[in-house]
Amino acid sequence: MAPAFSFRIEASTIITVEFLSLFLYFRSVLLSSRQHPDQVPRLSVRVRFAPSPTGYLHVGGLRTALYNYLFARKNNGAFILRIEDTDRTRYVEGAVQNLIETLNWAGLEYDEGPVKGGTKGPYVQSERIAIYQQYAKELLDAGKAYYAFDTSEELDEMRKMQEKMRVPTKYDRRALKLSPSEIQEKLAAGIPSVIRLKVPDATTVVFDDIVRSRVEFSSDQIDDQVLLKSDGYPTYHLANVVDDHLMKVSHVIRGEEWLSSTPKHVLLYQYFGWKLPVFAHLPLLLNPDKSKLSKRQGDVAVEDYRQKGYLKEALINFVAFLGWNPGDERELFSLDELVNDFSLERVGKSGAVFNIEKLDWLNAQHLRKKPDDEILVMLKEELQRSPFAVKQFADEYLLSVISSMRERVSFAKDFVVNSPYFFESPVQFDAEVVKKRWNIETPEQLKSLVGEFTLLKNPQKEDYEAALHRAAESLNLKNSDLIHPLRLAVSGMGAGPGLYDILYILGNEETIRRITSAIERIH
RNA sequence: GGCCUUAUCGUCUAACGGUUAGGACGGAGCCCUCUCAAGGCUCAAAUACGGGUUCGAUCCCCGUUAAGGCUACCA
Repeated sequence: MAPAFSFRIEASTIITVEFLSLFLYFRSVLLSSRQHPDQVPRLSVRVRFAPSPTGYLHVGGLRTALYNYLFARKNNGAFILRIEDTDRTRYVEGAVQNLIETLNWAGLEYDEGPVKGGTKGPYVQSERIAIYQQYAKELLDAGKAYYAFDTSEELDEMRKMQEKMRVPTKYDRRALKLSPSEIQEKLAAGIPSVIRLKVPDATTVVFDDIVRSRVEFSSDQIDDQVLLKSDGYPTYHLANVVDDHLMKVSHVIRGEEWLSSTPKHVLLYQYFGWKLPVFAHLPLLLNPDKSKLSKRQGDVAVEDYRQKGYLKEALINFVAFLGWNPGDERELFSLDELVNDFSLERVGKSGAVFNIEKLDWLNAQHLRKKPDDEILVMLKEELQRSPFAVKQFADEYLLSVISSMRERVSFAKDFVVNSPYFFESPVQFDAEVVKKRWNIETPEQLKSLVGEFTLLKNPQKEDYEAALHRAAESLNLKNSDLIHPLRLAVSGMGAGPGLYDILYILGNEETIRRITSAIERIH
């Protein structure tokens, strides 16, 4: 029985080993034949972040800007900022300035763009209207676009009908029936007109996307998009394609919400005879309920996070990991480290929920990594904003507060919020802690402790500790029986740095004063 | 409704046909300890479902379901 059993094991083992070696063989053949992408010479990389100035910078926008920035820096390319302000109805005064300011804060410096300039400017689309009109005209002349004179009421009605008949809502091309003379008449009469893209019938529009690989659309699904509006401004689609071409943008890295309109853009490139850029459509940032990240469900503006005291390092690190990872288990990255490790190939496909708890953790991590002098500056700013603004604290004092609280804060403001006792005598005493740590004998015990402290001259931490030990011994108490009430007396709370650290920072005089005061006030 | 996209712990994600499905945040517990943190250790927690292909599917294909995006003279 035993031999038969062992034989069976042996047989199956042999088979397994055989398949495994076969597998390994093919794998090695495959790997050796695979080309390294680095060896392929690449055209100069130029990318752009192209927000519309409708208010603040959205965190999703920050992520898009960041990926563009990282990709540019990684490949020694150019990072362009372009303002897409072709919708005059949505323009917000000061938004451009705000956008630039926020990008600067985040450390995403652009190479070409408004204010800074560049050889391919202007970088604000409203200053390029003539260019778009010229290209629209070119399409018109080539028969790739056509005039339409429909009013928005007419279009609404058309769409309503289509919905009722349950057919896809798209322009029915009624303007294509107009004769050249009719068109001339209407134009001459000054009837408002738009220029629409003439989408070919029954063809397939295909493009490759780094994130999503090949994507196909049937041209029958594509609407005859308006390219030039009746106010003479281009729509996003025209302006975007024209500018990307003129500005020699090599990679279009943008949010997934643009995926559906990409075939229109591809068509435009084809009509103009222009080389297609490489597309990379980024997964969307999501609310906790998985819908597209929106203002209704929390903060969405970068400046909101900035105001709440989030470090740019943390926000950048966090947002970088929403849709990308380095492939190993590192998680703490500086901007430079991200540049070094970033690749579009490692960008994921599925949307990512913006989860604030991890951002908080990252903030604590980045804050603790900062050198003392940087934290000192932040602490001073926090103090300016606090009720203690009127007081003056020596740098040396603040530095010792920092070293004692470093591991206990997530935000700079926590220094003030979590340990106000370093900046003023306890205003009140935590009732819970009083109940737990304070009893009828405590005042007398603390008084003898004060007796010990009074004897100290220029005490160090160890001196406080020794003094407390002596007091505890003479009172026949455990050290902790003194430590807890003392912390309460001196800080008003039950949590914080080591007691002797607190005493040392406060100084002997202040310590004694606080103990005496607490004895009178706690009952 | 139509088109497109997506689908691994609650969340961010790893594993690009062979793993006890790994890590992180958050949660629970233990250790450390004067408290609170930090740190260390441990635990719970996932391949949406159904079919194929394959010796073998988280991974490839098809379908279902679900979620999201787009469907403007907005971007």
